[in-house]
Amino acid sequence: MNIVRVALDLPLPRLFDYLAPDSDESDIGRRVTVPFGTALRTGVIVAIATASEHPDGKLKSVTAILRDMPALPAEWLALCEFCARYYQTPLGEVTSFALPPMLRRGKLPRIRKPAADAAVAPAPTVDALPPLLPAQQAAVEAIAGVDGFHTLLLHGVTGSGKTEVYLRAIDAVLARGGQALMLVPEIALTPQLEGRVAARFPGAHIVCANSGMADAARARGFIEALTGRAQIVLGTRLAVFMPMPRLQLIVVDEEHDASFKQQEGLRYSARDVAIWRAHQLNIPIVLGSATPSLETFHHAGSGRYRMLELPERAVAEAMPVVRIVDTRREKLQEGLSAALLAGLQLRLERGEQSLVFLNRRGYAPVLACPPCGWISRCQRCAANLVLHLADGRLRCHHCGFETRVPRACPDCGNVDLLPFGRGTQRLETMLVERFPEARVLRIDRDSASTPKKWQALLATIHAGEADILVGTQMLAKGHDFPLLTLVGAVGADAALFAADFRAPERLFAQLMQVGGRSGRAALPGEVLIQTEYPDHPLYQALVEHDYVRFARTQLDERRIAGFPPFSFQAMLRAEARTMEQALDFLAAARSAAVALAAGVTLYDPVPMRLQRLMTLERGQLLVESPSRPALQAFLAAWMEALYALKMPAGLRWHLDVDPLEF
DNA sequence: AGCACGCCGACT
DNA sequence: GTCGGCGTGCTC
Repeated sequence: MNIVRVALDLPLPRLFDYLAPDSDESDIGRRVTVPFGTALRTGVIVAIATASEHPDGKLKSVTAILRDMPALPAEWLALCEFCARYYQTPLGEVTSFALPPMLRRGKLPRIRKPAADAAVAPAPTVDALPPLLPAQQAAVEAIAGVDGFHTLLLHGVTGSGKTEVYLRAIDAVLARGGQALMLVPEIALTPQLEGRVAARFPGAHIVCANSGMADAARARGFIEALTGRAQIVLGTRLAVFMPMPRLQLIVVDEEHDASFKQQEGLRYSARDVAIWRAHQLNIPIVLGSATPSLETFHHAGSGRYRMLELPERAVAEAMPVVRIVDTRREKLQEGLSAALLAGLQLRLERGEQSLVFLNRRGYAPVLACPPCGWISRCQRCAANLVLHLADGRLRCHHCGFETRVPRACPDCGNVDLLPFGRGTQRLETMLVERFPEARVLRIDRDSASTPKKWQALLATIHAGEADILVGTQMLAKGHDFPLLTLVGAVGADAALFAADFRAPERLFAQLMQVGGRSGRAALPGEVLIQTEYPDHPLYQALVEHDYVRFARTQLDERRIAGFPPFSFQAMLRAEARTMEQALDFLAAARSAAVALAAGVTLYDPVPMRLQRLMTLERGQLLVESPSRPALQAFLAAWMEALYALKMPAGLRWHLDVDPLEF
């Protein structure tokens, strides 16, 4: 009797067997509807068997094998199996996540009538393309010369021409009849990139994949990738799961970007999964960045990855001049130094644009009543409510709770409540007063809350209808502002001494990226960084545009501290009604781990940095090993023990492998 | 995760 | 006497 083994979307680390008399090997990789408990569910057939471990006679029969689209290929299943193993997640949860929601539910999109593919416009010939700089040429040749699996790090600053290198490499793949996959950090960047790729490959079939797409479009793209009709797939992290039978090249742009790591559900790193996939398929993968993650840089240094350098800006512009503004001795005006104010004034006079970068939205991080000590706190989280004066509200940036700004202190009735600290709204207000003739534009998640508003803001900037921009990191990525010649970074120091050991790495990348916005056309750019630590090596390295020196000192520190990439980590997190419950569970989990933890360090359970979120108390337990296989073996055994552990009601836990957040 | 079964409080 | 609270146990 034929039996199918089915991966179902359940938090249970096992497969479910069903009778399926009319099934055969060709059904592996097909979706299937099965009776489960009282309901019907859709899963994926991952194997065919003739016998089951499950007590015979207790097997139910499959309701229907969905043969309405090609089966998912073995490589795709192997990719999901790898993720299930590596991230300690049940296979059914992985396959379910990797499928577009519509296919997951057992449905199919309406298939568009086949486009007139026959009338394909030819791609531009090589001599019609922009000429390559020697370094770009060398990079293109290096990628073309790779035989089989190799990870290449394309290291080059903003404007050094990384995208052109990707496009040439993709061109070569298309010429061989292959498929190429390109991952980018953010949804906001895909339309822009899609435009450029489509213009470059007018006849090519390009498919996008990101979570913002309509259900049917995403499912359609998935099927087009699966059938091989799509030649190029462009997308955010989830695109790494697109089935592509003729995949020959993977590109991960801005590989250092934290958004490649999913922070909920299946906590995968799309960059790492992409590397595994390239290895599986024996094809090259190109990681691009101006500020590679230290993990990647380390591997490039050890020779495991090949480093390709793009040293100068391709468009023959000088790099922006970076200056450090020492604010220790100075009386700042609403947080801005005399040097920055003078710089803004100068750009105004010249009719150029400036950007003040502050990575904190709202008017002020907290509202307080000095006489009685009341401060605006979230009821549900261990966090302050941020003052948003523009719409008269107090908001929790963690859970979304909001309320009107009180007229008087809720505790003592005092009407003189004071905002403490500074956000983008407050800077905007100050700049409007200080430069009444200037058109000040604030760009943050509040002012650019929808794609439409964001596009409108971008259009205003490009039309030269703004003089001073005030913005968060939203502005740092991907966009060219030809009139922008000054970037001032305010409040950067906060990240310098943060508890998270990756904070300096992120700060460096962020400042490098936002600094790269200035001076991209004929106008030279200037970057002013306000700090109370002008001698900090991080800032010194920025002045010299010396990522490599910064990365080396960081790596030295990591080596001494035994942090990644010199160790491998996993974080067990728990949330419960009380912190005691959460920490008790983690302590029990730790006890269960002791006997299994050969070559693995178990730390003590501690409250998370944001202790309470949405009324749930949260704790975490870090485990670490110098050996990835040792850590993996431990995690597998540990999870088995944890599934057997009895859980108090209301307690939830998850494991985060290679965590980025601490 | 659902969803059923199961044994104890305040309503017609 | 019933509706319903959510504790625990199972799902091929």
